[in-house]
Amino acid sequence: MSEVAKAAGVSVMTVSNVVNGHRYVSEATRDRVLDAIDRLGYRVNVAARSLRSGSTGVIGLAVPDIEKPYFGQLAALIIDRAGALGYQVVVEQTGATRENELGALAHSRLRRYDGLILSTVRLGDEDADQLRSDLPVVVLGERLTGQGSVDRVAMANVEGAREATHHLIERGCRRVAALGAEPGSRPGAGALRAAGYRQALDEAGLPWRAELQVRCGFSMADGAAAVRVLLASGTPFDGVVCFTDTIAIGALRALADHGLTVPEDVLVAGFDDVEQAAYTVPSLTSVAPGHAEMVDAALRMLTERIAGHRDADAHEEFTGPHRLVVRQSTGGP
Amino acid sequence: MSEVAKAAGVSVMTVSNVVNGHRYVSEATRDRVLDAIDRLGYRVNVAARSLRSGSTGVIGLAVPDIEKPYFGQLAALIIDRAGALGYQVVVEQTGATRENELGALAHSRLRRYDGLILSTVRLGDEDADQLRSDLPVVVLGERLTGQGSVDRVAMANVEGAREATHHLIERGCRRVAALGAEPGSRPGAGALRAAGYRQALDEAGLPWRAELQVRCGFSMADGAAAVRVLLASGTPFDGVVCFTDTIAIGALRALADHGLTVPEDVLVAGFDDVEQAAYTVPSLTSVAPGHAEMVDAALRMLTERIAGHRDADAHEEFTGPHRLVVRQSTGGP
DNA sequence: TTGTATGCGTTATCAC
DNA sequence: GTGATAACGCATACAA
Repeated sequence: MSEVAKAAGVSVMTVSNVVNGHRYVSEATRDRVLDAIDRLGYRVNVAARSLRSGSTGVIGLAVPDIEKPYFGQLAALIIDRAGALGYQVVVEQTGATRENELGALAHSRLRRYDGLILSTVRLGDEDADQLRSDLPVVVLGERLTGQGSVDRVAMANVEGAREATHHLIERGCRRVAALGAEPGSRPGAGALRAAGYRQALDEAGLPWRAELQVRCGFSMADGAAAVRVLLASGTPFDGVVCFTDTIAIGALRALADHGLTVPEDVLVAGFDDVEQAAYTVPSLTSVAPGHAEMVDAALRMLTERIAGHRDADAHEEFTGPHRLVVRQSTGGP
Repeated sequence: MSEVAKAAGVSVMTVSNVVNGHRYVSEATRDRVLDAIDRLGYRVNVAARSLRSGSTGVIGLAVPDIEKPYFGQLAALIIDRAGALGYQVVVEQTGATRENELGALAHSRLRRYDGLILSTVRLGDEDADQLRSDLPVVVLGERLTGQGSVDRVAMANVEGAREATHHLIERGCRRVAALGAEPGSRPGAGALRAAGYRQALDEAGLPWRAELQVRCGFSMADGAAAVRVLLASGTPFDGVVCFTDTIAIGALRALADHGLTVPEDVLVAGFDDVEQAAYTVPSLTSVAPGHAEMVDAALRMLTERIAGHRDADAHEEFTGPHRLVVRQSTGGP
């Protein structure tokens, strides 16, 4: 920078002002400075700028696994929107372990990030105070605590699952299986969606049956395995509500392996409406959780907090606008 | 840091030495320092450290679109492996535009990154000198220039497509369509895979037919559209080689829509072996390009260059070990 | 409109 | 083993 200043015959401060578009700088000097910058190939040193300004222009995004379509889609959106706001995004993968989710918070305290978007699946009430860090955090996911102690963006898990299940029942299913409720754990997405499933059964006057609710992880392999378990158990079923689309994709695979046709023999619905859902064979009915709106809300909350425009004790909650997208797997077009 | 020093009754230098595990520090003082760090909740300021040390601990990853399964998988691997090496990863999405690919290089000159992994699809020979920046860069993708002017990690595009096509022919196909060759553009993955396709036809003594080669983008929608074009044209075909798995997934969708059964009526093969390929209905035969090996090679090259262990003028090229994975879509298990 | 002085938090160097 | 000092490159505050 000082070299540029020398070359342009001005002080470093003027160079800084030109670079940042600050202050009143005469047209002539600005041109001279810009020319010198160009000639010398000068680039600002972001480390120095960060040190001085106290902010990094980087936000962290912690997700379980960016390879999963749902999180990939989310990350793509966040990176784009954040970029438009002048932020770069560092992606951390937590592998859905509590340890790594806390680790993301710890890293953030390294002041590497101006803020953190944490897609949490394992953090519970006992970790809530960890979130009350000095650093702006927005949690993407389920309710951690009864009271809002953190800005949070969620989706309509209960309602979405309820509608999907209701839809299957409406289409004639009487024995609807549910795939994905996590083993006895804290109330994560799986448990909430399971609650919605049960609500729909209740409303329709159908009995809830333990043998129709299969606990499994959220991967395609898990979904396929769950269906195999179900089939092996001999429990009859005519519909399957999957708590994620990846589970559903695995389920479709396993059903096909066993010679069952969707939707003729069994109806299938998923959750998340990943891009893929429109391209499975048959295409997959799914609950669209309002990704874009969620991302926008999360970034708005985060940037407002970074800018200090928010009360430290007032926390906001946003729930995405969900919508059931009916496709072939439940007899749609 | 100075507060920690004061609290521990030592100098800041000693704190620094403790934090970095440097030098000889007596057991007693280290304990005292660590205790103070803990009590005061001190965290190093990475901005200051970067300013002082000249490195950021961050590498950039520029991909067309992280939402695409292939790149998502790649990113997940890179983030993991880079993390193990002590690097964080900033993901940039270029949207497969030349402008943004060059933009990633420009950003990197902001010295935000210690190095950059650039998954390039649009950069051509005329941009080669841009790559010869002061910053360590590894290109993931096709050959840019005749000579190696940059470290590069590629996959066996020609050979992989040749094997996939050969496999279809071996299974009895006589009219194999190819989906994905990009419109007349520079030699990217599409063109190379198209070359492999043609090689296999030649070797089998089958004629290459223009009407069987459909140019299209790499998305699921593109694949579906391409099949519709093919069917609408009335050109008979008994096999389809898709230049990416996403194209193949779209193709499966469109074939099903038209009442064609895979593999009974048509055989289908893809390229990339994304996780998804094992879960389509029918499951998808695909060319596995050796992702893990490619990622390891790229990170090795990059870290070596960052460490200065590489000759500025000697550039390395690595090609992943490919392998055809046969699944149901070509009559496999 | 432009320049000067100062300090952000760290670490390398060298002296003790 | 430990500490004092300088410097990394930039931007704020204020002076000119």
